[in-house]
Amino acid sequence: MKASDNLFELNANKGTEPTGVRKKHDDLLVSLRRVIRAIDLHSKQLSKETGLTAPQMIVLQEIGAHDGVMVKDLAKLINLSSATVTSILDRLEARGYAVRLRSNHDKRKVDLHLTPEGRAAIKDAPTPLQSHFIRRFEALQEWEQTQLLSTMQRIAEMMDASEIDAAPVLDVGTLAQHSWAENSSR
Amino acid sequence: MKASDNLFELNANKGTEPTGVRKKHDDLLVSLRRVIRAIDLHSKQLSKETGLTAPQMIVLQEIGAHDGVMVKDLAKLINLSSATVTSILDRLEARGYAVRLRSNHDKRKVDLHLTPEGRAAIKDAPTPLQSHFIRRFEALQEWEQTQLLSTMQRIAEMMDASEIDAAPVLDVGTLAQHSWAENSSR
DNA sequence: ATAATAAGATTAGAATACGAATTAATTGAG
DNA sequence: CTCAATTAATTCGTATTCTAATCTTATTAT
Repeated sequence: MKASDNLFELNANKGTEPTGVRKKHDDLLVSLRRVIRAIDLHSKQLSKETGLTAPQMIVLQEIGAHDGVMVKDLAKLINLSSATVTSILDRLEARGYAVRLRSNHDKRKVDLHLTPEGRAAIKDAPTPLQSHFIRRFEALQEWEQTQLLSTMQRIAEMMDASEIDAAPVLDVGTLAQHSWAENSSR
Repeated sequence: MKASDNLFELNANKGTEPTGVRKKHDDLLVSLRRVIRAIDLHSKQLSKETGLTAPQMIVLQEIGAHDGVMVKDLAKLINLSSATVTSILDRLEARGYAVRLRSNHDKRKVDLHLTPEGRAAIKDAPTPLQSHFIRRFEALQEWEQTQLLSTMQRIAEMMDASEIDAAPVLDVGTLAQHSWAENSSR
C-alpha cells in the first residue's frame, strides 16, 4: 500500500490550511483524481488498440441497446450534454460506425442507428475499464464488490448538484432515498 | 408527460450483455463517470465564480506549498503530465498568478513561483470539491468518512496500471477484519 | 394566419488531458 | 574535447467536455 503513496506525501497541505489539519476530503479528491486519470489513460490506450475511445464505445453500445434513440435522450442516458454527444457522433459517423437519420414526424429530431460495422465493433469490444482492474475486482468477495459499488454510488449521489442543496442541516437519511435503486445491503 | 420521464426505466437494465446479467463493474463505471462529471461541472462553475478552474487552483496551491518547484516535479505531485501542466501554467502566468523562472544552474529547468496575486487567490479560494459535498461528507461519522476514503484509495490502487497483476495479492486485510459497520483504526 | 415561444441539434469557444515530436541544455563516452 | 544520449520544457495534434449562441422545426397564443 505504500508503493504509490510516497508521491502524495509531499502533498500535505502546507500553506493553505492554517491549522495544519489534513482534511479527509482532500485525500478523497486526490484518490478521485487518480482514478479519473487511470480511466482516461485507459481510454486512450483503448483508442490505440481498437480505434475507439471509451466514450465512443459507450455511445455505440447505448445506440445498440436503444436503436433509433434521439440525441437528447442518448445524452441523458449516458449522463453527458447533447453537445458532447454530437461531437462524439461526428467521429463515429465519419468512421462509419453509426448513422444519423432525421426523424420523419419531427424533423428537429435525429434518430441514431448502428451500421453493421458499428455492431461488429461493439461485439468484440473490451469493456471500457482496465481488464486488470476487472480481474482484481471480480476476484473480490461478493460482499466486497457490493460494498465498493455502493460506496461509489453514495459518493456520486453526495456530489450530484441537483440535490436539496439548500438544506441547512444535513440528514443523511434523506439523501439515501432519492434516485437510486437499492439492491445493496449497506 | 415529458419525454424524459421514462428515461430512467430504460436505463435500468440494457441489452449489452447477451445473458442479461448486469455486471457490477459496469455499474461501478457508471457511478465513476457520474462522479467525474460532477467534479468537472463544479470546476466549470468555480471558474465562472472565481476565475479559476479546479486544476488551476490545484496547481497554484501546489506551487504555494513548494515554492520554486520545477514543472516535472509539480506534474508528478499532482498526477498530471508535463504537457498538461504547461498549458495550465500558460493561463496562470498570463493572468499574473504565477511566474516561470529559468533556473540558473540548469537552464532546462523552470522554477515556479506565485505572485502576490496568486498567493491571494489561493488564500480565499474554496476547495475544488463541491461545498455541498463537503458539508455532507463532514456530517458523516468519522468511521464513515474513513470508509469512503479508503474505498476510493483502494479503487485507485486497483486501477493503477503500474503494479501489473503478477501478484494478485489483495491486501484485503484492512477491510476484511472489521465488518462493514465497524469502526476502523488507521 | 401570423407572431412568439419552445425544443432538438449543432456550432463556437474554452479548458483539460494525453502522447509524440521538438528544442534547448547537460552529461557521458571515447 | 567532441558527439551521442539523456533530460526538461514546450509545441502539436487529437479527443472530451462544458455553456452559450445559433439554426431549424414545431407548437401555442393572439
